[in-house]
Amino acid sequence: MPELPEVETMRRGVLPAVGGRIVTIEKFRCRHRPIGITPTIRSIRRRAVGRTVAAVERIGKRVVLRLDDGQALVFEPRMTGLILLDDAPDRGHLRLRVTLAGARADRLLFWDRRGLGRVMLLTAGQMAERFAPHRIGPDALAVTAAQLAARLAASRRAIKVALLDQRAVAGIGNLYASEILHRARIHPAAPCSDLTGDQWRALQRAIRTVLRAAIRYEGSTLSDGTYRNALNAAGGYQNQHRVYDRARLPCPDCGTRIQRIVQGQRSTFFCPGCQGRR
DNA sequence: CCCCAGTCCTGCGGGC
DNA sequence: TGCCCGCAGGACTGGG
Repeated sequence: MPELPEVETMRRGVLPAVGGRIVTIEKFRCRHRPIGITPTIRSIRRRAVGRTVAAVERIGKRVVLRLDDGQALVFEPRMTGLILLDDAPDRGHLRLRVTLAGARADRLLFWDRRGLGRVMLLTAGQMAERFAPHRIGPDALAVTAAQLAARLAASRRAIKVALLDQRAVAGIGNLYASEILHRARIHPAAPCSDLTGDQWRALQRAIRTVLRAAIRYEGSTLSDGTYRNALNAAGGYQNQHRVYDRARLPCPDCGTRIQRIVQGQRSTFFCPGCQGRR
């Protein structure tokens, strides 16, 4: 479930190995039957080998290696993808190995148990199209209350569902949406069109506070243990969760039992005590 | 445009 | 005890 904090942790893990020095892509290797690697590995080699990494960025829930010619190598972990510098948890789910020359770590691995993740080499034009403003909203760490309201206040969708819409705001997924709404004291089923100016401001502050704290803890590693940082270490924010996956447990703030509901085929957790409808 | 359901994919945990 | 079903949800697509 990598969301913004986990993906930002991956980016920061890759940065010291790659950033600030001239790193040249030397080799790509992937499994015999590549899953989620586009275009073909052969075409990626032809276009990217010998290029230099100009920047390591994050776009929503993706890590992007910008190359010196405007191309970009985009890592999209989705559910179980990891970007690692040393060793992968196992060889069977290793999807791609990028060999680097001049880097502190000489290789960058993409590992993905379920294979829903993607690695893409995109041209500058493809990047501009895929990440055009109408397809991906402002980054969750930078979004303002006014931007949230402008993009969502006309919608009658439930606020929890809207927070997952990457066109509205980029980086929030199912886990942090519940945590954010709890901190903002907003009911997850409240229609966007019902939120007041104060609530949009509270929501913006909660987004920033929760995501920054989660980054500080290097993300959430759930009980399945999948998520790891670039050095294969678990995150620590799972111990700070106040509502996510805590159905029937007492709310840490008011003691009311946390409730689980389903919205848009996804679990939502909230505290009926703290998060009244208005 | 808005919104929902289905798809991809694997590991696991609950239930019988 | 062992097996099987269904759930986990990020990004995208197609249909109403």
